[in-house]
Amino acid sequence: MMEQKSNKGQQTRELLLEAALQQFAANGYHGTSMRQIAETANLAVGGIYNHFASKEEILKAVILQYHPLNVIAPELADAQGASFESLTRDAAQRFYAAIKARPILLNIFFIELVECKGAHLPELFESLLPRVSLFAQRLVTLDPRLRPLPPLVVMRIFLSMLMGFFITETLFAQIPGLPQQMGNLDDFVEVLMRGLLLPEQSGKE
Amino acid sequence: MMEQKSNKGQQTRELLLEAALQQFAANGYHGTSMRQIAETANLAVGGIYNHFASKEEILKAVILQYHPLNVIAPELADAQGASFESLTRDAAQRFYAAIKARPILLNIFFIELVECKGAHLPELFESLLPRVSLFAQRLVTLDPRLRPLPPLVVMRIFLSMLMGFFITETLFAQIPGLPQQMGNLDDFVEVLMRGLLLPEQSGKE
DNA sequence: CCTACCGATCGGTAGG
DNA sequence: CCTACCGATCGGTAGG
Repeated sequence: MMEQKSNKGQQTRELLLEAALQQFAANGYHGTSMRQIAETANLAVGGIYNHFASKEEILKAVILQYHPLNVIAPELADAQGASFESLTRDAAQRFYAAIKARPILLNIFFIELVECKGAHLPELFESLLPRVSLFAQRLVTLDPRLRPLPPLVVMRIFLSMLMGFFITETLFAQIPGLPQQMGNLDDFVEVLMRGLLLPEQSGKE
Repeated sequence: MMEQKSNKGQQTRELLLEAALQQFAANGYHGTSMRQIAETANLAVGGIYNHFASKEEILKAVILQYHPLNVIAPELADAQGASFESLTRDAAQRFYAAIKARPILLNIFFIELVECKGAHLPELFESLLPRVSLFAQRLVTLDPRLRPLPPLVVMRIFLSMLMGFFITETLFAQIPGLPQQMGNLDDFVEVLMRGLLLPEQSGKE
């Protein structure tokens, strides 16, 4: 009980962040009003300003907390696997599970690029890069058959493939009458892994 | 001279679309005002409504015309190559050139997903799917070593890889102090092609 | 195609 | 943390 000193304020702040996340993801930053955020959080407009100085500050907090790269980074750090294939598969699975659990996070990614012009990326990457580099290093040293690419390039291709999977999935979800089977994550991961490995030297030349 | 009958109106309309494209890409849909669009096009607010019924109609026209998938589709149709590798490389190069020429088109993609919730995708895909399917068919029938995936799945992986390349490039462009060499398109295309081909059967089993 | 205007809503605040 | 309000700006239109 005594431990919950400033808990109430923190709780309301978290509630506001969740409300803002929902609204921003649904309507974009400029498409969301402070009234909408307040309403979603069951607060009056004025109440918001006890927790955030401005609408922009809310967006900043939402992005630093909910940007998908920030959500995925710890998953990569936790990924397990003794071989290149098993580590890649586990990382991809964790990636998949994290986004599936909150698909709207992808919209935060887009909003940051368009409406913020990437203004928070430097701050975001400051904490991200070390963790991601570590994973890249782990991945790259696991297999001598890997193409001779810098670890961060391998990482970039890994991220591109998975981001592409989710973006195209979002795309296809909104289109009726598409052919049923449009591929699944395993197809992507197989292509990715095979592509990152050098072709076997089957002849002597 | 006589041929230019209704040309003036069409020219102003095009001018407005270009102005709207610039502003939407820079600030998002809700972040752009009719005044800004008018100003960029050197028009008064009221003048816009001689060409478009509403702000939403402008956005719709911008998306149907400038959505990157719509810009890339003809490039894929024009791509040449007698082998799987050469066709893939040519298509990727055309893709690359088209986006490089107008990187802001990517923002239209994002705006459509977030602020329009993909509302224009069905109409967009109606004209896109046949052309893209044709390319996918062409690609898939060129090489028996290809993984046994449906042509549209191959297409999806191709698109994912290239979209991922550009999105990560946009990402990295905004971050100072990144390692210099972060990979180029050729790396992506090599990984993509090798990944799409089945591994060589080097043993007898 | 422009000027001048409409009601509505915006982000934010004073005062309690 | 809410009520009631601020000036500014929004999308859109009437009238010419």
